[in-house]
Amino acid sequence: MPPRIQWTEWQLLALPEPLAPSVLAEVLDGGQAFRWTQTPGHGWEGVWGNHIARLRPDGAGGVWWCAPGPLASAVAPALAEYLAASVSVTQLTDGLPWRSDPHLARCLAAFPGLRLLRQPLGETLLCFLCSATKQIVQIRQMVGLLARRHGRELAPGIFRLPTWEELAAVREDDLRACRLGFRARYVAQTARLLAGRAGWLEALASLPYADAKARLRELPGVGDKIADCVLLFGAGRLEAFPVDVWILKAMTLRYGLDGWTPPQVAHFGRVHFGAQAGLAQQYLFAWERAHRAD
DNA sequence: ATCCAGGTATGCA
DNA sequence: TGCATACCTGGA
Repeated sequence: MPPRIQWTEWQLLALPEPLAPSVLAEVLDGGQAFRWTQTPGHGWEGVWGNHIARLRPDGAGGVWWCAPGPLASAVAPALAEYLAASVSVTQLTDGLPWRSDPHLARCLAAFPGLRLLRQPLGETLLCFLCSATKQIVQIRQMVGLLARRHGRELAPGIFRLPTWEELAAVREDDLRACRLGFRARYVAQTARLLAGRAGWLEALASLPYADAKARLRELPGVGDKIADCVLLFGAGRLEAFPVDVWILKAMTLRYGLDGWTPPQVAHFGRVHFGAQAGLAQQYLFAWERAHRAD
């Protein structure tokens, strides 16, 4: 048994709008991030960068947080940044075409307050390289192993993900041992490539969307979809519109785009939804996931 | 058992 | 360009 962690007192998180427990669950465990686990009695426990926090919804729209004592002073601002707490998602969604798009309006109403995370760029790339044809549960398993075996222990029993520099020193076989399968080669090659390009990844965050995406696609294992996910969840580029099987299904089913290819759907999405297309995508995605039976 | 899951790279017409 | 196929792994 690892020594007990001393957690700080629960504190109310300052968010622009209320967040129901189910919507918080969708934010933390709906496919944006893969390092949050539901802990009985304590809400959610998660790790990002060098930070650890617990989050607990109170059922009245409030979200409370706490952190391991020694980390708490750093977690406070980091958590606000991670959750984009200064951003009013109501204000953002108002810029979406819900007035003329009944399905979008329905999605917005179904997940009030659903927001996009601002995750560290490097680990977003790592997580989504692992995501190819995997379900969320499996992705969580893979990155959990990566953290435990190749990351660093931030608090007793809690590990952060390895940095790309650390990953460059890991053999492909050891990545495969973390259940990465064919993704292991992509991670290994990307690590090697990034090792020779200091600051390259961070620099692309400030490039125009199309340039940043083109850069990301130079990395082995990064195609259209993963590049868009990295830009959307790891670089705050809301114009990115990742098209996966769920969105493809949504656009076919709800927008009548039968037979459209993913690039065509992506273009449609960016034109139809505009500058906040990526936010719309998250609502559509949540809707389809909630209705996967039909 | 067989199939498929939040894709991408590669090989052929 | 356009389309099929391989690639790891584990859960349904």
